[in-house]
Amino acid sequence: MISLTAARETPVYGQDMQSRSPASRTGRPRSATADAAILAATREALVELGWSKLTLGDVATRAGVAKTTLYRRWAGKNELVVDAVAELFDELELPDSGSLAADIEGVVLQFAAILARPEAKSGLMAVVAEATRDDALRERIRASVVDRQKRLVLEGRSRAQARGELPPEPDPATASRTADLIFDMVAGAVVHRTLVSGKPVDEAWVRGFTLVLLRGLAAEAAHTAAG
Amino acid sequence: MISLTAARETPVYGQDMQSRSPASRTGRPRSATADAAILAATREALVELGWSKLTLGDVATRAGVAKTTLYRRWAGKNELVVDAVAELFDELELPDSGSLAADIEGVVLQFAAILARPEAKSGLMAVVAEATRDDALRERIRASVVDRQKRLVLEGRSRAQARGELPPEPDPATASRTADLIFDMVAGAVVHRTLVSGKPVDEAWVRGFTLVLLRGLAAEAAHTAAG
DNA sequence: GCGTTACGCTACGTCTCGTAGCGAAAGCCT
DNA sequence: AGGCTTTCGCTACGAGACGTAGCGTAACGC
Repeated sequence: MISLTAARETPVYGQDMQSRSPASRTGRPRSATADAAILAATREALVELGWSKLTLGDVATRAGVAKTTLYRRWAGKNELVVDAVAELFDELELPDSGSLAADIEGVVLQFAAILARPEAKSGLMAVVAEATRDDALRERIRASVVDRQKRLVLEGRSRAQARGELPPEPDPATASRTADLIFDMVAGAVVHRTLVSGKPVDEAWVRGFTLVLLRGLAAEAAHTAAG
Repeated sequence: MISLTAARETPVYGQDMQSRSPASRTGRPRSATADAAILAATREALVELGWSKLTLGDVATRAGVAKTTLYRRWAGKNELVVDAVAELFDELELPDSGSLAADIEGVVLQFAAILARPEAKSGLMAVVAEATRDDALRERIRASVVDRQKRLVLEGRSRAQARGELPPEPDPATASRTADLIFDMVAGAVVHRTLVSGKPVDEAWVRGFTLVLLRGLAAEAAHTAAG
């Protein structure tokens, strides 16, 4: 009965925060208030202490719960911080501003505003660094943070195509590839500007960035159509 | 005599790895072999353990030095890893391939190759995350990693301008701004592709990226010149 | 009310941290 | 050669965080 086949008996969330409801609906339910308090306390601790000095015991105290409760719900610091930071991206929306350039600028400014907050900066990059050695963690980040951003790119492109600002994609394969490319360029540039260069993503920068990206995409599309 | 005015008496490197030679040239010199062994051991530990599980005691053992020796030279984990990872970027060079597109593709592939190594992935992003709350660390990263990349951007642009592939900049202010923009776009896209999307920076991706970036820059330049 | 599950609390062994103190080694200088 | 200065290896230490176990109690469904 040594933990060989079942190395993960602990009822930790994993990726299924809610999907465990059908399995167990008897007994005392978990406090939803505690969840919210813990995640809020985690963000608060991230702001005050940063990633490296954040301890789970401190988070538990701030949230007003026992340390053991925290360990019953999350496997460790990584998973907890991912969930805490992911909530920040709930507010992301694609503004329907009528032109592709304005759409891009709007999304970039929103993304930059979230990333400028200290709890997002220190938390997000730390878990991304940890995710280089933890596939499950990478998947968790992808599902709760990255995909939410990516949907905006896809929706913005389809709108632009409907308006005739971008040509329709010839085949699904290249459509997916260019979507990935755009996504990496947009998110990558904003992250690098904010975290590595350490300079603000102000309107002047966004205008310049959008200009280069948009003209590059339009020119490439024209080239692809012509060639 | 409490450490109030002199909170940092320890002869730690700070940013001046070598500049302390004029101050003290008497007594037993520091072993240069130990430096190399420690940095190599740090990279080795990064590969095997990753950032979070890397301990300075373990690094000291791997390097064959005492733990105290390590603390006499580096202030902590952050500074040590920055120096260890920075050495990886020594090999960065700008290939003179004759065309701007080829230059960009060459640099991007080199950068991606370094970033694909596990010790660079987990180490670099972790210290960048820590640097969001530590200005001295950010400056250390900038000096030993970022500036080395940025020089390639500047040199590549000036070569392209000499070849007539890019128009000369009207004034130094916009020249600096566009250089920053290009740098954030190039480095950001590669980092995001590698670490967040988790997909390889292969030649197909690089070609597509270079195409968009180059046409965007050329179009913007034409627009700026025309308008 | 009864079974089941979550909760708060305490206590514990383990690990890492960063520092202090010592004697010995390795250089420069006269 | 001898002395001076700094580094090195080693040991030991208190402090703090980790992650877990065990217990009694609280909250829900049937």
